[in-house]
Amino acid sequence: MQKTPTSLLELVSRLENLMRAEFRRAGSGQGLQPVHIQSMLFLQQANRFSNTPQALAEYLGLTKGTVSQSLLLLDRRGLVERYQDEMDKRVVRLRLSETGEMFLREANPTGLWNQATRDMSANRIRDSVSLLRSILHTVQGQSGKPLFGVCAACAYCQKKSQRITHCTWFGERLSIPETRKICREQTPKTSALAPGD
Amino acid sequence: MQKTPTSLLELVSRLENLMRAEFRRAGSGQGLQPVHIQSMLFLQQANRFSNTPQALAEYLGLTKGTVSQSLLLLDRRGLVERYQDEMDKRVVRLRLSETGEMFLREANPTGLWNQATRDMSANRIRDSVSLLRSILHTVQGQSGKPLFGVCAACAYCQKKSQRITHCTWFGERLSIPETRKICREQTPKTSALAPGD
DNA sequence: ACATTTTTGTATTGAATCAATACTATAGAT
DNA sequence: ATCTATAGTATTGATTCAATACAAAAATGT
Repeated sequence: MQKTPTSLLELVSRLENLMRAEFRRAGSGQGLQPVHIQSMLFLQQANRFSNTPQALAEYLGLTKGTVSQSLLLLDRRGLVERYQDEMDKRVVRLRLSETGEMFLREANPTGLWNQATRDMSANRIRDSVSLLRSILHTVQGQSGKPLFGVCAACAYCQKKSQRITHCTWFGERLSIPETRKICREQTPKTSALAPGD
Repeated sequence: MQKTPTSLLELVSRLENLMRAEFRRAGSGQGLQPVHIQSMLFLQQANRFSNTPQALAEYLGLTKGTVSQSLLLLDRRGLVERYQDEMDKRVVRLRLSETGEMFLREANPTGLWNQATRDMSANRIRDSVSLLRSILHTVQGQSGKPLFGVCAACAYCQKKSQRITHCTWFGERLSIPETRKICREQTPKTSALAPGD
């Protein structure tokens, strides 16, 4: 029974192992570990509600203490900047520095993946994204973990007009580019769970 | 450009992080790390040409020395058995012990995943498997890494009759269950790369 | 047949991740 | 005001992991 779902996990797992090895290679010049590359890639994508140590820890599935150490290293190397939040002074905000951005461009840890997916049909990719997103939603829900996903696919992301979008969860306006970023509080639209995407 | 492929990587990465956390939970009772769970899951799936430390190292993307340490621990715990190959006495063969099988059944590290995929359409899963398999093939090819995949999808897997299958790479007969296992030398059939699977 | 090289795996050492625990500081609640 | 919850850091110790060196068997070459 259920041979296919297992082999899907197999593939996800194996692909991640390969990418992990690729991240190791990409970071070896700078003495960076795979987890550092993953952290930087997350910060590149995280929206302004999700660029904190806590969110990163939840995203990586690690404890906040562990992540704090990684961030210390990335900070010392000048790859990531940390600054205090104005409203809530317990909160630390994170962002990639110019150096960090440049490092990602040059080391290009996702280059191999991009190359491999370049020639795939956009439709097939969209279908797989839709399926994996559903699985992700279920797994996250069952494990009681926060969700993470792009704003554009979130139920709280309300398009008021052509150019104006609001997040009704945080009650703030979003710019167009922001709706493509990753949020820790994402709640998938019901349509995203249906076969038709 | 290419926002969708990246978000596919995003999903694969995030799913693996979640499963990694799940593996950590599953192994915590026995003091096992995620990598041990991953190793045992591989050994459960690996065919008789691929149940060696070297193959496991390639599969995990780690060095053979590192994997040797993990196997030492799994051996001491009685979860994995190591024995010498008869033909090539350099080679160590690996298999899950009864205890190992039982541990996987009880800790059930993939239970969360199976639950999440239970209600997904078989067609959508098959399509995603097909796509990820293509991506895997390309990534593996470009990084010069060995391939890994199930025999049934391998170009060297020749069905002679209803019940008789031969691997023309190793030149040996395969049993029906064996064709569902994972081989380090898998070479995808060209049809596996086409949209229709 | 014999030396050389390659392949497979192990042992050892040191660096780095990671969790656990304890701690500080701010926010929120009663 | 006090008490509790939340966000983050510091410290400690166990464990992974790579690098290097090593041993044994097989493959190769002359």
